[in-house]
Amino acid sequence: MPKISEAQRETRRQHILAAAMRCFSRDGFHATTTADIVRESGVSQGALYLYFATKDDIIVALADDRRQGEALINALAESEQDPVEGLKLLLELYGRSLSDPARIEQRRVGVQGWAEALRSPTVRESVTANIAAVGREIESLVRRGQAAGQIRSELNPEAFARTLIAVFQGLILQVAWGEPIDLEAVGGVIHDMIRDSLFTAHARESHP
Amino acid sequence: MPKISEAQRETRRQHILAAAMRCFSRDGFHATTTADIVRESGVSQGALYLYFATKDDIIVALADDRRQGEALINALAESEQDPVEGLKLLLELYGRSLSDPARIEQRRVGVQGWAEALRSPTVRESVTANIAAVGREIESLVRRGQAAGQIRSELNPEAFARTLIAVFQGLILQVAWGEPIDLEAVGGVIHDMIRDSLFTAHARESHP
Amino acid sequence: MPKISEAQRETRRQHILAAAMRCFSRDGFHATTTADIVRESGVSQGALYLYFATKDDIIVALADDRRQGEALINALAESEQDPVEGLKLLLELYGRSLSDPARIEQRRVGVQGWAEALRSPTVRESVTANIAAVGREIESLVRRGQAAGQIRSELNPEAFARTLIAVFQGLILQVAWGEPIDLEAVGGVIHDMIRDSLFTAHARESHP
Amino acid sequence: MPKISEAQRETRRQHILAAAMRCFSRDGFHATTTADIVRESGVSQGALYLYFATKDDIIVALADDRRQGEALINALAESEQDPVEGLKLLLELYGRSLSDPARIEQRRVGVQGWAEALRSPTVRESVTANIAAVGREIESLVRRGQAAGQIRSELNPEAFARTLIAVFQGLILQVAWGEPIDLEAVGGVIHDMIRDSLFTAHARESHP
DNA sequence: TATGAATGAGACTTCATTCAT
DNA sequence: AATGAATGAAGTCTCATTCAT
Repeated sequence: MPKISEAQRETRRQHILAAAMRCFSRDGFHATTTADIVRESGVSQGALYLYFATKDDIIVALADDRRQGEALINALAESEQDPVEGLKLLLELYGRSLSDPARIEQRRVGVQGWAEALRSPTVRESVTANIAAVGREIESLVRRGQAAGQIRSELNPEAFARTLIAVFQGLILQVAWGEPIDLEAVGGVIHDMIRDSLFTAHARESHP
Repeated sequence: MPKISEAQRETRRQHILAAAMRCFSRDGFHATTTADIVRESGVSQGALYLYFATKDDIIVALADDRRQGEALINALAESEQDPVEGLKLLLELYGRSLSDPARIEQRRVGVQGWAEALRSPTVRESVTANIAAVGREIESLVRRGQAAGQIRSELNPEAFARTLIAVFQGLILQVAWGEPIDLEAVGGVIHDMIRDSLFTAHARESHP
Repeated sequence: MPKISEAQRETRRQHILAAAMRCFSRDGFHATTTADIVRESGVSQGALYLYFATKDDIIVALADDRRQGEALINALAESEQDPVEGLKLLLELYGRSLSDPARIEQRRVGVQGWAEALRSPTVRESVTANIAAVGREIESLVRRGQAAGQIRSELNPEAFARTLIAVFQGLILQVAWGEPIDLEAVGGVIHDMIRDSLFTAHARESHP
Repeated sequence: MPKISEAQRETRRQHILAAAMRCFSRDGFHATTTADIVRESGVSQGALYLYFATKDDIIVALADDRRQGEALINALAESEQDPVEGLKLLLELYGRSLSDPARIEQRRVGVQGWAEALRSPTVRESVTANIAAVGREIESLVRRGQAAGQIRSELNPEAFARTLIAVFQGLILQVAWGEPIDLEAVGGVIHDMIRDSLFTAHARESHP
């Protein structure tokens, strides 16, 4: 029988996760020790293991939380009636989050999760599931646009989605590194690229 | 004099680096132990430290070696007389390297280097110097194209370069994860996007 | 709360120190490994580092503990009303400790600390602070004796203190080596030397 | 058949010993690596082992060299016809060497040898043989003085010798530490002490 | 439930010594 | 004789996890 309420338990869990996020953002997953998290969160060494079975569990939990956060964005996009407007909104929201100072830690930890996903199947699943969801979202919007005749039919929705996601992944990386990016200008370039790609009908050249 | 020749020394160094690369690719930097590298390379524990002062040094050396590799590609692109052809070649070479099975390890280790660059100034410098070089290359080609009237003058060369790099970074990531990507189709999308972005003159909408 | 009590902690710390002392006495600081101390004390490898941050810390702690021990003797001497009696007591107590079989380890480790003090500023401070305290004690007694007219005024208190300390240092060394010393006889010589030095008024020859 | 002359060999050996001395003086025996000695002496790693079978051998060789140095002093003292003058000369020579800046290294290494002598029988033999020789020298002078009626017969020659040696050992230690000693004043105190001890006839009190 | 002291495997690195050249 | 690259055992310290209280 649990001696603390489910709500209390969840609050404390989130508290630990937030502390872990700060640590991971600062030092990376591997250079962060459980002692660091304990110090940062104020819980006891033992308590940590009442909420997470292992250190890796914390990593996975953070990846899962991120998924929930982005699911929100997707939901927003989906809610739009007009698929082209939906895509625009998606772009705008992601673009905004790129420059959001409140998400510095999230971006840094995200990049670390990418590396971690190469090794840990659990992390990989969590991370790629997230991205796959965004991808499906974009594909779906493109398909709806194509069905409505708004988007040119030659466009490969899946490839388009992957490309769009790739751009944002690259930008997240560069922003996380603190590179001096003119996000406004980059946003313009992307905007143009996408609009042309979506709407301009032109003879495709063969490409290698 | 029994002193080893410079060539022999370099050969052995590369041998160790190759072994380290295999280990890092498989397990990541932190989960790879010096014992792993010793086992994989066949040298002795002590010999490792005749060639690298520290485990981190090996990481940096790998990043530096990668830089040299990519410098080669850039040189190729620069050699083209026509800047637009140069850009195309650059795209093609990078695109090809994306699907090159011989570079699986390089991509995986590259992603890990991205995460590492968030923490280690040394690694960061090595990694971003590499990318900055590619960026300058692209910018230069764009500027030459603009000067020659081949590329529309409204395009922000720097933002364009960043965006292009971002796409490739994202794709490297996805490929490294083993995502099922239709690189052919993605290449087509990118090709179109870029061509339009470079050449299509159109009224820019304001964007947020 | 399962936190260990301060007393328990101190007990355990002393237990480790005692074990370390036995090891250091036997093998010296550098030839003693942390594994040796672990074996001798029975605590775990990790526990060692719950009580001491580093192996060097153990050395310093031992030096500090010794200081406290000798401070006791000094206090005793100081408590004497008659400074000459105080000096006698000091001599007697130190002399007795020289032949105390229970202090074999202390003497051996002490000598090793002397060597260590040449290199480590921390150890040097700890060791010389100890000796400086004894020196001040002796000087003070001499000065009080001179003020009271008991000790001849030509005697340089500081030089006398240094000399007296030097004798004991040399004897500690010889005893530590297990040299066959007739401490009784040596005590007699010192006793005579000191008494004469303190009381005999005679024309000082010039000396080189 | 040796390919270098015996003289060359000895020269090189001494060269290595001098380098080792500088290293040991600076860092102590254990913190000095053979690589340090190689660097300081300029010989090759392998060459070191052509002259000394092991690192400990170098330590012992240094201790032995010291013995020869001090044997010189003793010979000097022995040469004196008058034993009292001999003792005075001995004191003077030792006192002078105490403040000789050229012997800083010797003193520091000497102290380290004391500690080493606690562990290594070989080093102990070398070090104590040296001191025993000095002791015998002093005893012999005292005995000759007693036989000639110059020195009071109650004096225990052996205990006197040990005490005198102890004083110098302690002073060597203090000087090696860089303590601010007024050697002139200390010399005065010792001079007085010894003279009184040697010549003053007085009723011995019982001492504890 | 909660604590935090304890554990011990294992990581990185050093270094005295050897040996092929 | 001489070189210096190579060896590998061993050292110090860390840290994820457990467990008595």
